[in-house]
Amino acid sequence: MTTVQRPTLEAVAARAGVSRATVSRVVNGSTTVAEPIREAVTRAVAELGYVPNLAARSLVTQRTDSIALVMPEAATRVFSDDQVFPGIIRGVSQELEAADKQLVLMLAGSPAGHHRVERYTTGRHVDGVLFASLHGADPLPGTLARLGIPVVVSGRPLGDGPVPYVDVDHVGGVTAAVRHLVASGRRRIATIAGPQDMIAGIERLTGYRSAVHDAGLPELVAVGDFTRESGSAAMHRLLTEHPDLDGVFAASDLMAHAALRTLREAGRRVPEDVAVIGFDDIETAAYTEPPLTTVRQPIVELGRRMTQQLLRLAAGETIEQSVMLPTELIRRASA
Amino acid sequence: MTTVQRPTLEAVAARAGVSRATVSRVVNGSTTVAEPIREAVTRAVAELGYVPNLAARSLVTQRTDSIALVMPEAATRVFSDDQVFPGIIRGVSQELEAADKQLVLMLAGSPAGHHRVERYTTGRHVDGVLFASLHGADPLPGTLARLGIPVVVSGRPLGDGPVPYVDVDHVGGVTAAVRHLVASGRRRIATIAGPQDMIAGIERLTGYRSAVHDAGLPELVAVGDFTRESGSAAMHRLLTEHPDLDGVFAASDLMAHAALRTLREAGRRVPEDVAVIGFDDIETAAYTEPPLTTVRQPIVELGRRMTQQLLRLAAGETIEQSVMLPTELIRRASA
DNA sequence: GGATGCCGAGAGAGCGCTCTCTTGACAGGG
DNA sequence: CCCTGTCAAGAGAGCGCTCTCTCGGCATCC
Repeated sequence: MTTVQRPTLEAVAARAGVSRATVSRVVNGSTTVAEPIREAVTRAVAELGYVPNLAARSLVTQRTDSIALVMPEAATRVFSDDQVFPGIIRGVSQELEAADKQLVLMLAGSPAGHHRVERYTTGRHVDGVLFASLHGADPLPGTLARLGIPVVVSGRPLGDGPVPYVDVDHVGGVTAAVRHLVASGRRRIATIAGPQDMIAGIERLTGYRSAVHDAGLPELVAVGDFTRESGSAAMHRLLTEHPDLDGVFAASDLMAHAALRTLREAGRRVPEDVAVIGFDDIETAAYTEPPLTTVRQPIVELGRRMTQQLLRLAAGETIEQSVMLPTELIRRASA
Repeated sequence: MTTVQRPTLEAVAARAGVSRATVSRVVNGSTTVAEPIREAVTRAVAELGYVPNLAARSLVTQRTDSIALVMPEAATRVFSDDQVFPGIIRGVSQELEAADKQLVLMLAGSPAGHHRVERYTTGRHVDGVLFASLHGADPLPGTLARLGIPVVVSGRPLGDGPVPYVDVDHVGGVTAAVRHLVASGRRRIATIAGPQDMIAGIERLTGYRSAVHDAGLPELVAVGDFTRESGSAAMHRLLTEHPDLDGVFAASDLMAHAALRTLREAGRRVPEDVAVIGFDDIETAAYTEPPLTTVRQPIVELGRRMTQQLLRLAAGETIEQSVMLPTELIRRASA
């Protein structure tokens, strides 16, 4: 491998006829450099193709200019076609690009993976850590916060400490969905809930419960895990237990999609016999049969806001403990 | 921010009563350390919660133990629900985890983003660079290769230099698809092609052309860009220009999905009137109406193999210039 | 018994950068 | 005319680590 020798500050300094310190000043945009000297340095930098060595810089500044985005690698979620994680990645990436920082992506699936994440983040190899959709009560965000390492999580954390978070208005979205069903005359409204170890699953079920309660309707609940498979199974169960149901709110579009098929296979027409509403508004939702009415959540915006909060934290500013993003009911043909 | 003082090698050495060098040896797994000393050091490391400072290590080793994964941020691709990019990320991540290296994700959408990637990668801030699905003839991979920086791209590069790549057998997959259509008696087989500035789009069209040619059938072509929207438009065009078509091969499942709907809206039954085959085998393919027959490509494996190749390259080994992964026809109801 | 070899552990240089401190040049005031 | 203040640029000390080189101790061999 032809590893070309990279020019150092020293080399640039020699070429420009100044000291290392001056080159550093120019490179880092200090204002106390006379114009002719700045120009000479700039020219030398360009001629030599100088690029600062980030390791050396980090060593002295104690900053790394990179942040970690930690995602649970539950294959079914991250890599099924629900677009939550790609959306978050995009939002995060956009904000980081604007701040000229790097994104270190860590998938923490296995216990070993989680340990790796813990080691890496507590080792201060990044300037801050973003967590996407925690399962259960992960103590790591709290630990990091206590160590003084900037952390922001998506979704109100189930764990102990006060960790700043950004979340979408699950309850508001679900309420709008259930009200829409009620308004169209549905009286036996079931829900296919999400996993109850994730805040999104919990809140969407809570929202459903209070909404049907407010309407004086019964609770018909089957729990899934956001995936299509679990959605099919849950829909089957609901049909068996409550054959007279006339409305379904599914806590994810994937589950709603599966429910659509299960209903069709069971001979129910959507929306005539049973109205269906999902949650997420993934791209597929507009292409299901019939097109899916669903609650849209601003996923890219979620990633952006998380990142903004983190960067503020890393800059030493104090930030609000929580940020809530609005959701919106998108009406299509299924309800 | 309470920035706790991290223990250094020096501190561990003092506590264990040995020299810095010995601690370094233990931490890096050298064998030339006597057992009692090794134990003492290990204990001191644990007690102090010592974690090596990677910046300092990088500074002297000239390695960063991280690699960059560059993706074009064409929103429609990366973040629609085709699962190509998430799949690649997962494969890459798995291999890197095994090698204990970090993943730096860079989305290179805008020209500014591309410049940032160029600067970052040529600046040797990572030990190697992976490119996912290049558009057009990007000169960057070739440049990096020439600089002696390990590079592996997905899909045969359209550009100049000889850059190692990993790709799937597009032509084989398409050939199987077309043959399947022919075998079921279809004689007017159209294709909705992918973008012709991407190797996947080009090869799938080439495969279609030679396959229909071999069967003595005419070419009926409309070009899309892999998205559902383009798929609808292309299907409309095909129906207008060739109302007698009885088979469609779409170069992506997303386009096939849209074609399914367009055909239905046009009153054509699938597969009775028109058989449809897609490419990718995304999760949604099993849930379309009717379920989509498609060509599966091993996306996670693609990510893994790219990474394996890159790590070999970075380790100074010589690797084969190209690796080809098999595709497989998945028969469902649409053809 | 003394010279030789080997192996384990310490000393110390330096990776490339930032940043404080010092120096030097010049202007202005007493 | 000298002293002080101001500001730009240089000198130099590390940041925390790895790695070569050296040294010391012990076993081996003649």
